[in-house]
Amino acid sequence: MFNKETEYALRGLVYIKLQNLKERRPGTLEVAKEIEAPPFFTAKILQRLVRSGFLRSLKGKGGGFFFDPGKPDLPIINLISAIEGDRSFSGCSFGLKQCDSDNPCPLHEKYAPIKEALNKLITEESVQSLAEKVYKKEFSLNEFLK
Amino acid sequence: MFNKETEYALRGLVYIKLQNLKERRPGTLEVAKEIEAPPFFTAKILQRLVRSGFLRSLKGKGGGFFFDPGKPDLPIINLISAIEGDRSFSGCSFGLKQCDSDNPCPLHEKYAPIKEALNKLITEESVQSLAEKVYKKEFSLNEFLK
DNA sequence: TTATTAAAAGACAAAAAGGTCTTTTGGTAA
DNA sequence: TTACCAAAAGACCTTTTTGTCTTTTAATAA
Ligand code: FES
Ligand code: FES
Repeated sequence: MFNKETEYALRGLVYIKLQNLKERRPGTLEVAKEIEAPPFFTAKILQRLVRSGFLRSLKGKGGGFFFDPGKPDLPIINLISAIEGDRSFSGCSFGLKQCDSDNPCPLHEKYAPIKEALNKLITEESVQSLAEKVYKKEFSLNEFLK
Repeated sequence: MFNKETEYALRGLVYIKLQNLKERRPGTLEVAKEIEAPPFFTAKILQRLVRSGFLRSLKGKGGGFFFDPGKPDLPIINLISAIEGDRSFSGCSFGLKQCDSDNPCPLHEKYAPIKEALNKLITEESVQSLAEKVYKKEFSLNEFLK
């Protein structure tokens, strides 16, 4: 569905937010371990997210990653776009230059509604909303991870 | 959505089927040109499809690619599985080891129905059904291709 | 039976994705 | 003010994906 970097970023940010809710600021090693991602790669990804302004960090003792409390929620469509580019769910499944109901590919009729649902999903859900769900124990963050 | 190889295979096979309907057997160069894919890469992909048994070919003058008239339709899920492996639309969007309603990730609730729709789509549609749609001029094969 | 045609086979290579590691920088706390 | 800690930066590497090209094999037609 998503590529590895997006997947790790998503899981990592949800984990960080979850810890922030508990007044904690996890570091790279902790995040990597909890989301079962490669530690160095996780570090690199988190660094990029800080540079992109999605996340904040503190160096030194007691340091780690955290969300700016003043910022609004981060819809995952923004995250996906930043990492994978705007290819998101705008393109034609068949490879036409653009997905256009006026010049539809043979998959369009059935694919367009699905694409719309996907776009709705990633627009509506945010890192924070996902973390909330995990916090309420309704959903799992890392059980049976790949 | 799909990777390049799958995309070219899909478009290529639909084009070939379309030409077969017109009693023609296109060759690699023609297919590549019509679906706007790299010629050598297209040739390699078609060769693989022949080896996989999805397609047939004839060498020499008047040669080219064609579908075995005796064979049943080819659902595109089979094509996708053969090229990309079974990763298809079985996995968890969040990266959990498996998508399981008993241990759902925070995206599951909204993503599962979408996944189901995708699986329905690729199971129901076949190379032949897609070619039919193009044949009836209802849908476009290569207008505005990437 | 030979020339021609077109696919098959497979080596090679560029680009992108995924991942590792070392060094530097900037904080914290004793 | 020193020792330590943890993120930042960036070089480097591996694997996968995407793509190119040459040589060989097989079919057809003259
Ligand atoms: S035109 Fe192909 S999916 Fe819309
Ligand atoms: S468990 Fe994640 S999509 Fe189903």
